Amino acid sequence: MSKEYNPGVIEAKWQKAWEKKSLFSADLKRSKDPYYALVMFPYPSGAKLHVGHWFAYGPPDTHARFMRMRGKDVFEPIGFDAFGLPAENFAIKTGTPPEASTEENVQTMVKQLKRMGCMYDWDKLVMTSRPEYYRWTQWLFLKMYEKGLAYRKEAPVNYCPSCQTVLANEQAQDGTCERCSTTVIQKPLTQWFWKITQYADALLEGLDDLDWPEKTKTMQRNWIGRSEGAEIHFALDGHKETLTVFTTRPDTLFGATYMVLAPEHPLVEKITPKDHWGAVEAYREAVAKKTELERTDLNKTKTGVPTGAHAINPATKERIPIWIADYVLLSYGTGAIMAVPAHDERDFSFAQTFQLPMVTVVAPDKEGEPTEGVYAEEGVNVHSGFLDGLKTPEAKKRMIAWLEDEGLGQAKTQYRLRDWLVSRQRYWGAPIPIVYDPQGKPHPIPEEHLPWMLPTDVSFKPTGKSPLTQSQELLERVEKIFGKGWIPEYDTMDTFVCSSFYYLRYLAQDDDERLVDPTTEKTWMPVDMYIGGAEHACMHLIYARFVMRALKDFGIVGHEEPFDRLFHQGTITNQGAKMSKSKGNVVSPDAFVERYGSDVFRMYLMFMGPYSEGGDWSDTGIKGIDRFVQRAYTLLTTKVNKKIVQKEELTAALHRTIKRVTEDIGRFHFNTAIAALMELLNLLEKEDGIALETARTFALLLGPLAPHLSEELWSQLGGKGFVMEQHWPSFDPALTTLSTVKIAVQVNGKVRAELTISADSPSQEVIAQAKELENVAKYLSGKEVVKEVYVPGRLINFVV
RNA sequence: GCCAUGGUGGCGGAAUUGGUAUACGCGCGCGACUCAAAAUCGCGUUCUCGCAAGGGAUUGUGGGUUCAAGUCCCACCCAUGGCACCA
Repeated sequence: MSKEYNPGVIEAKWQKAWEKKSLFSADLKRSKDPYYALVMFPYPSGAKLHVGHWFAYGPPDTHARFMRMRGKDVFEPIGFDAFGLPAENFAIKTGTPPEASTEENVQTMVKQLKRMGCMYDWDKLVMTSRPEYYRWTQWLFLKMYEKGLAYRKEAPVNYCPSCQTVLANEQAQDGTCERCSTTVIQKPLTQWFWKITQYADALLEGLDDLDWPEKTKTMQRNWIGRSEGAEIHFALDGHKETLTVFTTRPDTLFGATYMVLAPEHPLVEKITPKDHWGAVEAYREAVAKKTELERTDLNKTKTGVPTGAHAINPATKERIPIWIADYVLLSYGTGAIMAVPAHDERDFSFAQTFQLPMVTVVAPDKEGEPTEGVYAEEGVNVHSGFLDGLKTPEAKKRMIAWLEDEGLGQAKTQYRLRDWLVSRQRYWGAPIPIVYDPQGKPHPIPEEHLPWMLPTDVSFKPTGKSPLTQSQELLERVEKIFGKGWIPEYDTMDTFVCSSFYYLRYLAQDDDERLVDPTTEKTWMPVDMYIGGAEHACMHLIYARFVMRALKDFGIVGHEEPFDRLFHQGTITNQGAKMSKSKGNVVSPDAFVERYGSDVFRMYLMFMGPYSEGGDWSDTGIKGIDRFVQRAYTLLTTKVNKKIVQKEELTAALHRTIKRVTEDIGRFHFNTAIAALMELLNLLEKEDGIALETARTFALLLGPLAPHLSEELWSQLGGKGFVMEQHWPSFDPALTTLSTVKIAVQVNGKVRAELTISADSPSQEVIAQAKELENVAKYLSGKEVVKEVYVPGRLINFVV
């Protein structure tokens, strides 16, 4: 007779009990052994919690519970990254204010998240769209401004002339507006930037000490893109201005046969003679319609037009033509290049297209190897005057020295990283706390006026300007405080700003005085374990690191890096395809959770594969976990026998299981941790009865993986207190090894027999025994054994 | 085009990092229980030849190193993710 485990009733019962005891509420002021377990907080979308949410939040909770049972004071907060585009688009479509829809979505998601039964500390919840949060987003802006890290400059935005609205890259794919398919244009606007580039080197060097996936660190290194080279000034033929370029290959200067400016380069207007202006202007207009992604498509045919102007190559003194082409971007380097077609792929294909001259100045380092086409590697200089015969690194040094002597250039380190554009021409974000005096000069809004409230008297219909320009209230507020003729900044902030410091606000969620209390910050930061998707490897994770470093320099926090350890979960797919609304293959967890419970659903997601890989969803696979839960419940509630003396091999199996589960949860291999428990269960089921201690240990091992089931079993087995208050079971390493082992006997690498021996048998004896095995002797007879390989506990290999 | 990661049974996946490939689960087959079905339980299940004992093949493909390769090296094919023509 099996008693049935009813998750619907039992999970609700324990969730209530945990809440009543405030079991998961961390005392941030007092902690001996703090452990900050952080997950990337969700965006409160209108759709319900999907499988991806469960996968993002369930397994991290398992890890956090594991750490708690291992004695850590675990703080596991949750919140909402609540500003952003979807709520605003919803408002444009329906007229429902983003605030209302967002609050409603949060209510729903909180309810659903609670159903998961995670150890969230609900008292510390933050939501970035609430004034008590965004006053700190604004405070951060003021700090950046005060310290000279915020400035304004012109930058292009995607603009749809038909919808009269600024578009995100996502809304402007293929260069057309997602709503009306009109060609998107690049429109210049004066916007606010934060000087993240000032921290480029610090952000680069800081990576070395982080316990992050190597691939993420590599991505960040490439994103920052430090490269060393030189700036070279080219004289212009017939103009007094000079044209400065950056190059990583100053050694190839003798091979520079033309130059290319970004079409938007300010010098273009000055140097282009009248007879070329028509073509140049037409080309510029065409380029304005292209997104950066289109411009940077390597496969497309190179385009460009000559400006008609010329520069002088400072090494050869030759007159070389200046072109404009969209493969050169204004935002990188100086927005201009010297083209060395013989030694650069892109210059080569451009020169081929437009029949421009090529001069080989670097030869391969090996003799007799002919150079065909483009040679972009290092080598030895030829046709290069004073550089002839020098190897590339030496040639670089000599060229830089020469340029410096002649006043023609200097060594320069260039970064690919750009300053952070924080302005957004949107409604649903934190207003930038800046006002402009009647002369148009910006002034910071004094801190006493924070939170600088987002006005509500705007309609969401696009007008071609930032939505806040419609607000009468905002303008009146500014005039009342600052005087007639003053106007507010109408842009709001990038939501990445909100999420760049939320881990600090969890620690100070109700503090209106300070961003964070320095003592609490010192205790809890950096975050011990940060879990989230790999898609944030570059943007969010670099912004957060930058903000933390800046705050350290401002004296606000005591640490330089926010996240000590980072882990990326994989993706759950459906029949191999990423789940998405457009494909219509999104699996809703609700029906499964209702039927099987949170524990089974979470465990199934963990069982599908290694957490870092994700896995493919299957409707039927979940049954296996459900059976496991039912069987475990039945076994532990009906077959415990206090009088039983446990067999030695069962004790050994138990200790091996503890070892495996401990190691596997520690390295996020939840799938094999669960498999280990299944194996143990299979063993225990063969017994007539099981010892109470074994049953209790089993129940505790389930604690992180199936918290509700574990709690129910623990209490039925007479355990005191909650599972999360117990010590994680320990194992005796001596007991995890068996006294007798089965080894394989191979002849010439092929397994011919098995041999069961005592683990400490001397090798001579084992080999002798092995030779006598019938199926081994058969293969050895008449042959000479050349070699005997014995790997204790594993195998014997006879080579004949 | 570049970078990163990965290809193991019918399916999801495991394999202590060079040591018995296919753990665990799904599915499937046979059996028990049942009037019957579901659920549950037991046995089997990489492919192939064989009644069996046993043999042969097998970790995307082709080579190589080694007593021994899913694991290391070389070349190629395929899939997924990321991308910023970075001078």
